[in-house]
This record gives sequence, structure tokens and C-alpha cells, in this order.
Amino acid sequence: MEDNKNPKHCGECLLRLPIFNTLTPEQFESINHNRCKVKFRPGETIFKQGTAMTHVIIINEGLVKIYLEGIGDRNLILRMARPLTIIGGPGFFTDFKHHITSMAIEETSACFIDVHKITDLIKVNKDFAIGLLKWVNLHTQLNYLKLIELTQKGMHGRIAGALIYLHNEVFSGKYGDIRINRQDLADLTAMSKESAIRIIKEFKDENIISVVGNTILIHDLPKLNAISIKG
Amino acid sequence: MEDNKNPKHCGECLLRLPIFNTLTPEQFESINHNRCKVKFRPGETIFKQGTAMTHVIIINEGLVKIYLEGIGDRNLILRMARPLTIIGGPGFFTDFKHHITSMAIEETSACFIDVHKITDLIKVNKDFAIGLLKWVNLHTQLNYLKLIELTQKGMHGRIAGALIYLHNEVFSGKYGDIRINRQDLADLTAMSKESAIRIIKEFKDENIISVVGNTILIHDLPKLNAISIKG
DNA sequence: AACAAGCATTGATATTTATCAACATCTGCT
DNA sequence: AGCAGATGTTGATAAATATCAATGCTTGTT
Repeated sequence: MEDNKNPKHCGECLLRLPIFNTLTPEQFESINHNRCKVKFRPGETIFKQGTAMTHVIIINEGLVKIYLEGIGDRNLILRMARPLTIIGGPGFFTDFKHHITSMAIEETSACFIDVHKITDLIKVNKDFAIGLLKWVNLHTQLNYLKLIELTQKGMHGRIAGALIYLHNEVFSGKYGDIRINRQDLADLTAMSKESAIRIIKEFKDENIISVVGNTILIHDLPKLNAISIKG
Repeated sequence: MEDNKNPKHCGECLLRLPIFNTLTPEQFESINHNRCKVKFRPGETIFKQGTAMTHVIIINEGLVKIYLEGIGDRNLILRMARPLTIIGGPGFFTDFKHHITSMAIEETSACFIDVHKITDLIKVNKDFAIGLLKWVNLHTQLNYLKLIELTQKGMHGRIAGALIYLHNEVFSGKYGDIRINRQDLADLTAMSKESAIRIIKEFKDENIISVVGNTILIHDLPKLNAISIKG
């Protein structure tokens, strides 16, 4: 699924990512040349926790879930990623392995970039290194919020928080109503599928949301916010 | 509490931290000159979540807990820090605020280093930047493990995991038996103090540990490991 | 010694959450 | 259309966990 034949598309993803603004034209081309665009169908694993981190990807189209494979078949979804997101992970300069698994939820295309190219860049371009450090730190902040969210809120608060997250960050604007299956909602909120179902039903009965299949429409965002804050 | 009068002690902490090995003598002196050593008694806050990150600290002596202030007076302890640990946080290049609170548990002395000196270093010394990136990534890996630990294990597994952590990482070797109060143990494992007490008692009744006041001695590490893994 | 304040402990109870089992619904395929 | 497999739903129940209240134990202070 190479896309090298059409140079017009090449580097588009890179150009639109602020972190790559710091590159010189030569550096940019060195990365752009080695890119490799791949398509994934829903349910296909893009990379898997524990494997060698040979590439970093940039999502071009679609939707990806990023999760930890935990204890006994249980997964914990850290976040969803939309186009123009870099997916790397904390393997950089440590063990160069993936510590997360990423799987396409919708049909997704992604650019693969050789991880050596990135490490080379870090070494020669300090602004790029700083940009990466900033990016990692932002994610650490999100991880802290997630730790509090999952350990100090009850199920109602967690589901409310997840719906707000999905609404604001994943299905905002052009992407339409929230679409998520029950298992993913459970994996996002660290509860059993049955519990997630029951709480969704409660919210529906209270007219906070409406539900048709896997599509969820938020009617009363302020109330969801209140539930999320209350815990 | 400056310690500039005795140059023999100056920079000792820096010298023994691998990440500072990358510095040139001038860079080293620029940091070392601005250091400022401060003592804290048990219970004193070193820095607090939400405040401006003006300094980074290196612990010289003592023991510090690093925690998130969560919802309604509940804290979540991320880790304990012993001497020769840098405590910074994800505020670097983002909002330059502290996202964690650190408090002395034992009598502690720490070197304060101006955060500008660190950011300058990052800009001029790429090896230092890479070292920092590695350090941040290692912590992200630990955060991932913590997320799984706290959301996918029952209380017994979490207490067992905490005791193993304390034994291996915090009270290893020279530091003697585990010393921790019940509230901190609860904050480390995201449960109520009463629940922590009951599980400690169970472990004691099963002769896995012995307890005298706040001191815990592990008798059966393999069994603790088994409990921790089983969840 | 007496007191107060903080921490630890215990039991009773309520709440939260998961599990299990049965059944329903949907989806793709032939 | 009809079947198989996956996904969603529900109720009953059990297990995990928190809360509340009472009490005991330390420790430092007057």
C-alpha cells in the first residue's frame, strides 16, 4: 500500500503537524522519503504492546484506539486518536518496544516512519527534541488525570467523563455523533461491560442522552458535566 | 539554608546522577552555582500541585512522597523518592506548573535548581535532552503499570504490590524495614484507610508479614508475589 | 498525672461493582 | 430466508469495597 507514486500527497501529514515545523528542508525530506502509508480495516491491530518499536505512525484518516493490555484479557483504553496524531510511546531511548497497543476502530490510514529517522532528528534538531519533550509531558498530564478519574470516581462519573471526552475530543465537529461499542466504553472507564450498559441505560432513562445502537447523542451536557465532577 | 560555604559538598548530588554526566564543566558549574540546599521536616510540603514550577529538586537525604491531589481531600501517591532522585514533573515546556505535590516523609534535604538553568541546558546539550526524554519515558511506563495495577487488581493484590514496591525500591538494603503509616498505604493503593488496615491484618494473621506499629517486615515474599500477580 | 490530638482498630452496615446465566438482537453469509 | 457468531440486555445474586461510629492506643504537652 505504498503511496510513493503520488508526491502531491507526500508529506501532507508531516506538514500539518506543528512538531515537524522545526525541521530544515533536508531533514524534512529525509523523513518524508522514508514514509510508508498503510491502510487498516476496523479491528486490525496497527502495533502491539511488547513488540519492537521499529516505526512511529502518524494517523491520516480514521480512528484508532490506544490501549494497555492488562491482566487476563482486560484492556484499558488510554485514548482514541484521530488524524494528525503521532502514536509513539514511551519506548523511545528506553527499550525501544511498544508499551501500548493500537487498533483501528474505523477504516484508518497511517504513515509509518522509521524510528531511527526520528531518533536521528532528536539528536540533530534541538527544537524537535523540545517539541517531543513537550508532547510527552502533555501526555503525562493526561495520564495523571486518568489515574484520578479511574481511581476516585464512581461508575456514573466515569461514564459521564468518557462521554464528555468522546464528545469534545473524538467526535467533535465534523465527526458527528459518538459511536462506540459497549466493550470499548467499558475498557475506557475500567468497568465491566454490563455495568457500562446499565449506566448508559440510566442516562438514557433520565433523558441525558439518547442511544440508537452504538450511536450516542448527548442532550444535556451540563448535567453530564455535573455527574462527572460529582464523581 | 545555603550550603555554598563548603564547596566540598557542592555538586555531589549532581555528580552522582548519570543524567548530569553529559554536561561540560562550564555547564556543570552554571548549574552547581545556582544550587540551594534546603532541609525539610516530616510532613512539610516541598512543592505543591498547581504552583509555578520555578525549581526542580534533587533529593540528597531522606524520603519524599510524590502524589496527586485528587477529588475531595483524596490523594494518590505515585511513588516515593529516595536520595539522588530528580523531582520535576510534566510541567516542562507545557505550562511550567507543578502537577504533583511532594512532601517529606522522613527528614529530607534537597537541592533546588532553577528551572531556567535546566531549560537552558536542554537547549544547548542534546545528550542532556535525550537523557531527560529517556527519564520521562521511563516514568510513563511506570504510570502505565500503575494504571493497570490500580484498575485491574483487587485490594489484596494492590496491597501486596505496594509492599513489594516498598520492599524492593524504597526500603531496600540499608534502609531497613518498611515504615509507612496506614493512610499513606491507602493512598498508595487507592483504597480507604480501613480497607488497607484490614488487609494488612489478614496478611499478618497468615504470617506473610509481621507488623509493629508502622513497621512492616515481610516474611513470605513469594506468597506476596503470588497474591500480587493473582490480583 | 491528666489531657488533647491524632492515628489505628474493629464491627456493623450500606453501597458499589462484578459475575453469571439466560435471552434478545443484530450482522454477515450462504 | 435462515443460520451462526458476535454483540447487547436484563435480572438475580455474590463479592468487593466504603462508610460510619465507637473505641483504643500513642505521643507530646502542660
